[in-house]
Amino acid sequence: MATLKQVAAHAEVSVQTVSNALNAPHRLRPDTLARVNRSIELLNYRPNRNARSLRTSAVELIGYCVPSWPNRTHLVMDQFLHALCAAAESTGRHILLFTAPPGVDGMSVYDDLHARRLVDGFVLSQTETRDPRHGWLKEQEIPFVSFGRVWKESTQPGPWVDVDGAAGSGLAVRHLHETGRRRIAFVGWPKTSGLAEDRLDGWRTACDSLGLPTAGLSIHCSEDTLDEGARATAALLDSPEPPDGFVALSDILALGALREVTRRGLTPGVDLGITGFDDSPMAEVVSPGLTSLRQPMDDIAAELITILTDPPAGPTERLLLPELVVRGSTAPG
Amino acid sequence: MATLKQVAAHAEVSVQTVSNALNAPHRLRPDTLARVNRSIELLNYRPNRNARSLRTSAVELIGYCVPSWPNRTHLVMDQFLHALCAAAESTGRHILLFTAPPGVDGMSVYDDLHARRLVDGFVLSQTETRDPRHGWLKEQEIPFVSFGRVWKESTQPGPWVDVDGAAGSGLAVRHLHETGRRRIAFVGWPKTSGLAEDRLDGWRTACDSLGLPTAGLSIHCSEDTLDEGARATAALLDSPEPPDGFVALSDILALGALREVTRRGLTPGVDLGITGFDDSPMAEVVSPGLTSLRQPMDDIAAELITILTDPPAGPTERLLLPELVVRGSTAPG
DNA sequence: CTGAAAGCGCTTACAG
DNA sequence: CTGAAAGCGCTTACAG
Repeated sequence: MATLKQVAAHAEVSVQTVSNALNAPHRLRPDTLARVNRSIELLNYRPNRNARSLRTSAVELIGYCVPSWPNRTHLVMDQFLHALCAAAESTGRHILLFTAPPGVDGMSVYDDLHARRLVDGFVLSQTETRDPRHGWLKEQEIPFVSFGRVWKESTQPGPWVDVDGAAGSGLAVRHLHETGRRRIAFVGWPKTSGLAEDRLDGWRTACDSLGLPTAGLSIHCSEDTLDEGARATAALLDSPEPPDGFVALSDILALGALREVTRRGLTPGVDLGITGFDDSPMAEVVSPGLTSLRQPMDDIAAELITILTDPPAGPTERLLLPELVVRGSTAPG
Repeated sequence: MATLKQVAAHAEVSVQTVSNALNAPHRLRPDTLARVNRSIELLNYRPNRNARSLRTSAVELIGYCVPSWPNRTHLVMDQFLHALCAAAESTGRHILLFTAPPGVDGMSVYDDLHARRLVDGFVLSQTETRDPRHGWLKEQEIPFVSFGRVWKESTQPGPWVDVDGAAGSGLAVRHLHETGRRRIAFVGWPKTSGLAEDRLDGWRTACDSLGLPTAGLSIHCSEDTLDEGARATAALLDSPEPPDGFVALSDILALGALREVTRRGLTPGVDLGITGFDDSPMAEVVSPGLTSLRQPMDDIAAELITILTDPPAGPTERLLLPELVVRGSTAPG
């Protein structure tokens, strides 16, 4: 393994000049630079990151806590991680994975990783109502950025990136309306979740603005399972004025709706339309395919990394729009 | 941020003694150790990992390439990552995530991460037939361990851990037999995949040893989708002697079988039994629940980390048994 | 534009 | 059992 010293000797310059060739090439005369680069190439030199980090006290590593399984909502975690990695790499950084107990109990792990200089900062996700991590990190002056808002807090500590769930519901409602649906229902979770409330509000607002009814058309599931989605759908279909469109708060609930509808001999995409949320891997693999709201993972990841590593002046809060991926559950073909 | 030097000054010993207190406490007199520890506590000292790594040239970081999405078989990736992290942490290590092009094109990324001393070694997964990475890493003498065998190779370079797919099929077949099934079919992929062949062989062997028929009872799907699983199941059910048990090569195919069976008015778990593979999150969330073969992720991760970081003498090849998680698709209730 | 020197914070033989 | 010294491989002012 070649070192800076060896490259310097080979190129007949000082180590400082080799370092400059790597980190500030404009400071070298072109011929010197070329000579140094030839030596680097020849010796297959790769700078030792630990030495660099020791000197600069930046490790170019970003900590991310892997959500503890089981946690049903993580069907898209691999997409998120891949996007996050790619975004980090585009700035020469990498993701360091770790586990920690949820809530404030896990903060010593964050503290430790930062104090030992294993990471420069953190990306938080799985943000929960009254999540204590944000305030704690802010107080310790440990750099971080959050994927997801801490709901119900008036002001959230630190920068965040999130997807606009209300706008997502709006997209779904308008798409169902454009494909001929006139009674569009919402299949959700209890209101206690900020995320659920956000998506529910979006549905109501969109229906109102299109002059569509909402009364008696929203229903709450107690669990995020196929059965609950099917049960809720059955209840809606059995009502005196059954809906012809269903905006489900999750892909799982939407799959339940799909099952119930099919069971009754109705054809999704023809007789009625169903949409889900998050465009999980299952949405593509069922038949008919499930129309769903995709989170723009690449954009989310890019924003997170930028905010963390190269914070812009001004407010660092980004609300991104989801994208409706249309499949057979709302459109025949 | 306190340093070793400051702790030494505070405890009135040399830096070497503080270092020993941390790394070889048995070398200190109990009272000295206690005094040093008190200073460490008081100053909230945390050793700088970069300095340590520079000196020892070990970073205690293990590289893992996040599979590029879309790749349908990764429904259980979050389980794997969580287990891998936890196993690494139990030895004081962490996982560094990165992306790389598949196959030999990506090897420069592996090489770079190792040469720059960002990682000590790698855990490989998503192993493919004739996977070139293993041989390449072995040749470069870069430490690694593989989750999954390189199929069809007579001898595989380097250590590996894998799950015994044939044994898994055997478990499924015997469970179906015990619950009264007498014609047990296999719903699989084309033989070209080593994994598929392994699981298919296990089914055949188990049926043979129980005196169950296999002729005309195995069928191949061209894709890993619900539709294909349903189509294959329909074909089997339409045959002159339809099966009453289905061992599906994946959870997705099994879900397709479940759909087709239900569509025909048959009750899974009562009229016939269906099993899947890998116990993906979907298996628990459908109704009836899908009986499936769980990969022992914690054991797999522990073996991988042990082999990589503390290689035992002798052969480092571990074949672990999957565990059958019984749900409603094979057992009523 | 180039180089000699100091130092980042540890650990590792080695001497006492 | 404890300590003085060297050195891991870089980068950063600073001087020339």
